[in-house]
Amino acid sequence: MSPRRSNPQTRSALVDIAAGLLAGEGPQALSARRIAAEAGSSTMAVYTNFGGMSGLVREMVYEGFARLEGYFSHVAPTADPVADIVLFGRAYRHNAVTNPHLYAVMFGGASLAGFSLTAEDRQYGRYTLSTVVECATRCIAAGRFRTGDAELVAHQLWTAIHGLVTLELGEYLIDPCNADVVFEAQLTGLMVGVGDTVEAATRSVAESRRRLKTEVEDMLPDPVTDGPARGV
Amino acid sequence: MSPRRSNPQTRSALVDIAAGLLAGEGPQALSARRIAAEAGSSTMAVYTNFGGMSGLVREMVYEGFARLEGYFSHVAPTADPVADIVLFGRAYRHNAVTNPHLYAVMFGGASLAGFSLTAEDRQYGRYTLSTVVECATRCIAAGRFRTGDAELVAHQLWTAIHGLVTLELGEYLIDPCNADVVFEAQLTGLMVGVGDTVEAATRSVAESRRRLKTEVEDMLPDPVTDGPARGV
DNA sequence: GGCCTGGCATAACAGCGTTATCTAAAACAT
DNA sequence: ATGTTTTAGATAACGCTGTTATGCCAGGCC
Repeated sequence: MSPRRSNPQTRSALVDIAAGLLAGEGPQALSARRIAAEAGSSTMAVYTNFGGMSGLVREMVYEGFARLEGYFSHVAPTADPVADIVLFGRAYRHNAVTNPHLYAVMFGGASLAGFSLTAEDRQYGRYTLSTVVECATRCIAAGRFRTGDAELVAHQLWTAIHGLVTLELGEYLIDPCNADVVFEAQLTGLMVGVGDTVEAATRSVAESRRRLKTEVEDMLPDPVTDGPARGV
Repeated sequence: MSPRRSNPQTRSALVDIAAGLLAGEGPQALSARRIAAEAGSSTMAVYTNFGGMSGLVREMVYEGFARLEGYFSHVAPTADPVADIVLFGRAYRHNAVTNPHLYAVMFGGASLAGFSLTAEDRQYGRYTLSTVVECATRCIAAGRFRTGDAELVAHQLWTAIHGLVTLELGEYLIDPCNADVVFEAQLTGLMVGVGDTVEAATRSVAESRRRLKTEVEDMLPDPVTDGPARGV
């Protein structure tokens, strides 16, 4: 005796509208009433489909992680693993700058309508790092890194770039030490810090800058989520 | 023809109560009604004294910057400028971990009741860095750093440690790469990244760890703001 | 001592997330 | 095809939020 099923289009539409609102007008535009109004439904739709605003926000966070992973998946392994790992860093920043509000929610920046990340959410986020860890392993195997702990190296990169991106989005980085300047210096510094030579690191950082546009920036921002009829 | 003056004790009491609420119960406990109730006044007190919740939050942010500067002022210059600058990093993290919610507001992490930092607020925050820039200059003069741009070095340190602290407060850093592990590795890595040798950096990082407790942690958390009668 | 200004209490307003209630539509059983 | 069952989703209310209009009255000046 199966009951009435919820309209799957409603669910997708709600997420899309919410994501659009977050990206377009920021966190304060994200209200159940506003979303429902734009979807032409009532606020109850948010509760039947997601159990509340937190559930809807969580759905967006997961899509944000998927998007980041999408960017990461386009970083092709090459003979220069250091250029590869720096490109991961560039991809990370590109994702954050492209979806600033979503990024803030994903990594604890914005506290949205009482939403807070669960341990599972964080695990999902941390899992995205595994691609970087693998790349760090290749850097170590290639003798470019002094450190033997690939996971630790990945975490050093992650935390450092996350900090830069956070302050960049918070408009804390202005001339002469603007985000671009600090970012480039930091990338080289991080590579040298974990064992690469200044010359080799500089070359790899420059090489990764060349690869950024073709391998990451030109990628479709959303790798087509699996639902049908994503339009309103 | 001067009118009635506002009670200066009310103003201090409101800030103190708000700060206590933020530190003790987090951002969601910060409501005008709650603060007014605990102060034994009405919500209007918030408006006459601060023009709204944003003004009160801004007041707390400024006190947060003052507190950070207080910690920084206790880092004594020594013959090992690299140990000094690393100690600034430790002091920064100590301040953030001691006042996690306030820290989140200060650097754009939490969007509190529609509060957002102004350019002036950020300038205030950035100004705190000047002590670190000065220390970086000494490191360069001592021949420990390759880079010639002290301000850039300070920004690299700042962004990197800010990122670590943010993810630490967001509970993103768990074993085996917990916050302590990543922090120590990052400190050394950062020094090496800007030009120090691995051996010298390791020594200075260890030395700064020794100095942390006496020079920073034992400091009074609040250098007694100038208002009278801070108790409730 | 009276005046006048503005701090603060009261109460209302518009918004929020959430929940109780109810109708009606969808899916299965017959 | 009809009946039964179950829940999606509309409506409206509840308690909360920041904010504001109103009014009282305590205080500093003439």
